Amino acid sequence: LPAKARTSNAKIVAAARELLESSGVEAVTMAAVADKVGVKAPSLYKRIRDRGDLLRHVANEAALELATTLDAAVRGDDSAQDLERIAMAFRDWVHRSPAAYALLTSPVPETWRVDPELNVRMSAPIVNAARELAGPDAALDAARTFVAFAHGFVSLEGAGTFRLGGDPATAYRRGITALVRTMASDLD
Amino acid sequence: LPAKARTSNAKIVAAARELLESSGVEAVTMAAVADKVGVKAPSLYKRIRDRGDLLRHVANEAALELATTLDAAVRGDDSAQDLERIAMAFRDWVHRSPAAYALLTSPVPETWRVDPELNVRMSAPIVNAARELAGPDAALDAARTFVAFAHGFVSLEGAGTFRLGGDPATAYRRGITALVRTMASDLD
DNA sequence: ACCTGAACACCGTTCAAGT
DNA sequence: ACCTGAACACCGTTCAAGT
Repeated sequence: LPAKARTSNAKIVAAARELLESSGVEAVTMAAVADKVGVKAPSLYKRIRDRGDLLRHVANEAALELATTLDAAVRGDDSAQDLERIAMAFRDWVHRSPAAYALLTSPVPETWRVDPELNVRMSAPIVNAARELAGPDAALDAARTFVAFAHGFVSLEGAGTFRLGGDPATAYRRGITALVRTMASDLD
Repeated sequence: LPAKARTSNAKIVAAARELLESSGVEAVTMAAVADKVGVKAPSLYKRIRDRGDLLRHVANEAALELATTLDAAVRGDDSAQDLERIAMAFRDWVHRSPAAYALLTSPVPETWRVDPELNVRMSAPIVNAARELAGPDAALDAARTFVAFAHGFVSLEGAGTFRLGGDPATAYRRGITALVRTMASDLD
């Protein structure tokens, strides 16, 4: 009568994320996830509240990964270059996990939103570098502008709205460079 | 045996858009839309292919409206000020139709995508002003940067990811001003 | 303790039958 | 010509019954 667990929270979330990235959100179905972990759909409800909760877990996992990636991009020697490195690492990560990023940034009912602490961890390296570069007073606005541009660029890129021609990679780099230059001059 | 039409394509799209804005995408249900126009769900299929097609029509309508709004914001006297006016008109429109804007910019299967011509009309006023301000060579990159920032800002704002404190309106205006200044200096 | 089949509600879509 | 009820497939979710 013991009945050992045949799956785990981690496996379920991993399965959901694979489905998300390979076939889109609408493919992360309770039945499909259950199947991937070798169980039937109703069993999932022993570990998660509902489908929204499952997607929130996936978003949280992705957010943690992204935060770690951005952190790893800073060297601490030159804040301007750190910001450019963060920007590139950011775009690379989004290219690797486009569906997860879309999920992470899609407007979602309050209950399913990603852990606020993770939002802080994601923006921390940017805010830190911005503070060094633009001073404490301008740091917040500068970081916000940086994030807005980077997010806007990659999400338009991902939505395929960017068919104006030209190379997106250099357009991105140029935009970031211009922004960083502006942030630095705010200090004067 | 004539059987006059009890509804119309325009009424159906309008009903869908109202539902979208008042209750979110998941509330624009075939049954709910049909009910709003005084008909049963199966009748909708006489006019639209499927739900995706209906949402595409809504997105097209919204895109046309947004394009018109941006057009109305340009005065033609000063390209830098025109860009700032466009930016403000853009944010105001998004605040008025947040769900339609999210729909408009959400990554969607090829078949449901908004009319490419409307994408051109939406970006035209921006590209024109950018050309005047930054010169023909830099215009495209400048417009792209402008759009990326504006889109990124309003969508982060809409997703509630911007809880860093401070006033979003002035942060937005500052960011736009800085961008426009950079665009102008590209000319040198 | 964990799992499952059966059942229910809800939604998109089709189609034969009505006028 | 346009409309509808009935039916089907699909999906999320619950729950009683199995081990």
